[in-house]
Amino acid sequence: MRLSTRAQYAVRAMVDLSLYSQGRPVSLKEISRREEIPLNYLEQLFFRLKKGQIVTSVRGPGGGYVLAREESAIKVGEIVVTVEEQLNPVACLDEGDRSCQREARCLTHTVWQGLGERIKGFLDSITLEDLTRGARARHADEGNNGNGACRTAG
Amino acid sequence: MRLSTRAQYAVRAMVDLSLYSQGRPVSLKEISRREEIPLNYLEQLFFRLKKGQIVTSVRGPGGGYVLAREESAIKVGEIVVTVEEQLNPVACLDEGDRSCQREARCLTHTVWQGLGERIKGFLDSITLEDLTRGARARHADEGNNGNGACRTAG
DNA sequence: TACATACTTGACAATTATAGTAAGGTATGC
DNA sequence: GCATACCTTACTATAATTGTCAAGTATGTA
Ligand code: FES
Ligand code: FES
Repeated sequence: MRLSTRAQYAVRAMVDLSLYSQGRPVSLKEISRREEIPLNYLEQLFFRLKKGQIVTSVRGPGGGYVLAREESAIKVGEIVVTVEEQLNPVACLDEGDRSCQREARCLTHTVWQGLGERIKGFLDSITLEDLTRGARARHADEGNNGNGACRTAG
Repeated sequence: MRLSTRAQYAVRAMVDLSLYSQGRPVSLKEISRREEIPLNYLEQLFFRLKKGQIVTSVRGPGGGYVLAREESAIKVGEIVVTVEEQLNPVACLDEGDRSCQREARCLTHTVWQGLGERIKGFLDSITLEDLTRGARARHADEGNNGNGACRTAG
């Protein structure tokens, strides 16, 4: 029952972007440095995030990425789904998968269904704003020394 | 965010055992046939389930496995944890793992922590009894034709 | 006692998914 | 026209998962 590190990286990178972008584009190089995530790997992530319309890119020198919407409109669940493709705990909940046509007789199906809903519901109840709020407050308190971000490995 | 099929098999097998055992031991061969799970694989699962004290074994001819406790005292979460070892969505929540010592500064940590609690909480809120109750009722209605069990692939 | 049943246990192969690397291309501002 | 930084595909190494094999041990029954 593990979330891929890809998804963890994506959320961390998005929080970082959200925290350090004040309207201006943030380069992946920066995020890579701060979050200690390989640049090439970040590129892959943001390729997906862009396709998922969570971020917008600005090419050329001085370019980078910007949130496609405001912080409060971007849910953690969205980010995870975008980079993971699937959030369902079991295969038979996947759309387009015909391996599970006997749901009516399956006693365990409802368990996984309920679990999937809980997971999605929880992750969708949290926005980037929720995550950056605390750091911003701290940041303001400490007089702009710019060290409130998450740089850990988890 | 996938549950291993091992865990899915384990839950299905336990539901099957719970449903067909009326105090008497149920052989893995039977379960294997009904649930279409490879016998050798079941053996591995039940090795773990026995270590986890969720089932008890009876050796020799006519032997098999019996629930170690009553249905209502066996939670789905327990079964999953027993065969999976870990239910945490991210590594930094694991005990004994020292890779995550900067939690205080990590903005995403609380998300995964909350998620883990939800998952565990939900799976622990469901017992084997909850899952077999419906099938038993149907079984009784249909006059003991013994076909109420889950035989699906999911 | 002999035998069949069925649990016990460890080792191992095949497959798949993940994490990470590499490399070359494209757009754009200065 | 050059440096920056995004864009995209391909590939590899590693790990986990799934499933198989095989050789045991215990025990009830004939
Ligand atoms: S049929 Fe979907 S879980 Fe069994
Ligand atoms: S430190 Fe645990 S999730 Fe970041």
